[in-house]
Amino acid sequence: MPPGNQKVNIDFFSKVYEVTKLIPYGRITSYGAIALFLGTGRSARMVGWALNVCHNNPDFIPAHRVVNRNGLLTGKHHFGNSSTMKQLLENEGIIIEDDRIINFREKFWDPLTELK
DNA sequence: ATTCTGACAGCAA
DNA sequence: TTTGCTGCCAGAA
Repeated sequence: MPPGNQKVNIDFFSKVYEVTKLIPYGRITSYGAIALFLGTGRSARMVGWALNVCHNNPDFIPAHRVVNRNGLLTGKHHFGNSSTMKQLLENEGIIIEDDRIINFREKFWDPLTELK
């Protein structure tokens, strides 16, 4: 196959959902990590966009386990209540202070490493 | 077809 | 260290 880029955008959203659903309980990952795993690399924004419309997917998407690389809960506003995401994460053992995950590195789950 | 936007990430000041 | 600008890809208007 040529080094050129194939059309991976067809199931891009599905892939995002798939990977997101594979995130273990009590673990978290970042948009960039998922984007990197999908091969798009620098299209981390698309991961967020995909999760933004994750309501189209009938399955439950643990989008609360996906944060930005700073461990900041940037998408908390999309969970109805701003405290929903924080509560969900805290319920899974994630320590959050000022919308930021304290034990981010400890609970980080990299699909590239874990899923390979 | 063109333009704008977005739940990001990287790099420069 | 924090702040701000730029690049990135896909979808909506």
